[in-house]
Amino acid sequence: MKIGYPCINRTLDCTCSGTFRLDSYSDARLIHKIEQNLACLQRILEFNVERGILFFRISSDLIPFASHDVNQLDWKEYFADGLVGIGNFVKQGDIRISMHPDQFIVLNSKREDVYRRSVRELEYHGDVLDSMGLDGTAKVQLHVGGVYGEKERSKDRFVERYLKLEPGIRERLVIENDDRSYTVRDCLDIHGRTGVPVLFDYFHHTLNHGGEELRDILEEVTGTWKKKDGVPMWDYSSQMPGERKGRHGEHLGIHDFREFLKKTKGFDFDLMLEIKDKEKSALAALDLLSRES
DNA sequence: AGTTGTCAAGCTAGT
DNA sequence: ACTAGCTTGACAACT
Repeated sequence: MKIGYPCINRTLDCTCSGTFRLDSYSDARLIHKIEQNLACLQRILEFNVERGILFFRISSDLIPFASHDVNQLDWKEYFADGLVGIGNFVKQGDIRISMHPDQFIVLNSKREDVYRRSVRELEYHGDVLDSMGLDGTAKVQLHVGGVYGEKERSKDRFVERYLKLEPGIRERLVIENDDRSYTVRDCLDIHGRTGVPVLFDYFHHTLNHGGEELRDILEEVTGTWKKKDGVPMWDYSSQMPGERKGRHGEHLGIHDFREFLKKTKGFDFDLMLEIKDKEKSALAALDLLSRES
């Protein structure tokens, strides 16, 4: 099992998701920002490897305005060496990588313009991982999207559009259950019609599920990942105590985490900790695992 | 140096 | 009707 955290390292004094305002766009500014982001990504990965953190989610802002019309720079070509360099470091260090397009990417949107932009943005995510030379185990995780008051039709629209994606991105895409709309069961249904692997989000599942037995549904989820997809990825987060339901916690709750490990014993997965304090929780989780095994 | 309004983009549910 | 929340606040103009 690999443990990871998303996008940001709070210990280091750099970010790999730096961006700027559209109003102040220039190619020079873009190039400068990408240089900073790539340099920081390298530092974060080194920090992680030194401490045994072998799973990391790369921010969608690595290349600012990547799929926006304003950006006409051939960044894949311009930064080819830097991207390959990071990819080599990832492979050497046996690091697992994921990306998670943000909430504006809605493949099943009823709006054609949103659908079109979403495809472009998905292709961008695939391009980053391709440019690093990573294999199909590096995944792009996405929620199913909007419901629009008619879930079955909205699922159908997801399936149709998924099947029309370029093979390159289709091989990286995985779908994730969310906290209010699409359950793991919905995702498994879509898997049955497309073959897309299902990324299990434990926290979302506790908030939004159909009452099925956890271990039964985990067996099904595990079966959606083929050898070429790698070990199943799962997301885990803690509830912010006292805050509204679904709000993410500041720290890893050790008691709850131990319970989670007990309930899921025997399953093989790589775990992304979606917790505000990032690498600190990842280190706490690794520490717990090493002491209990 | 610190504060604050705003940022490319969608959708849902709670108030 | 408005807004918080989402995988991650942070940029940039102001005082």
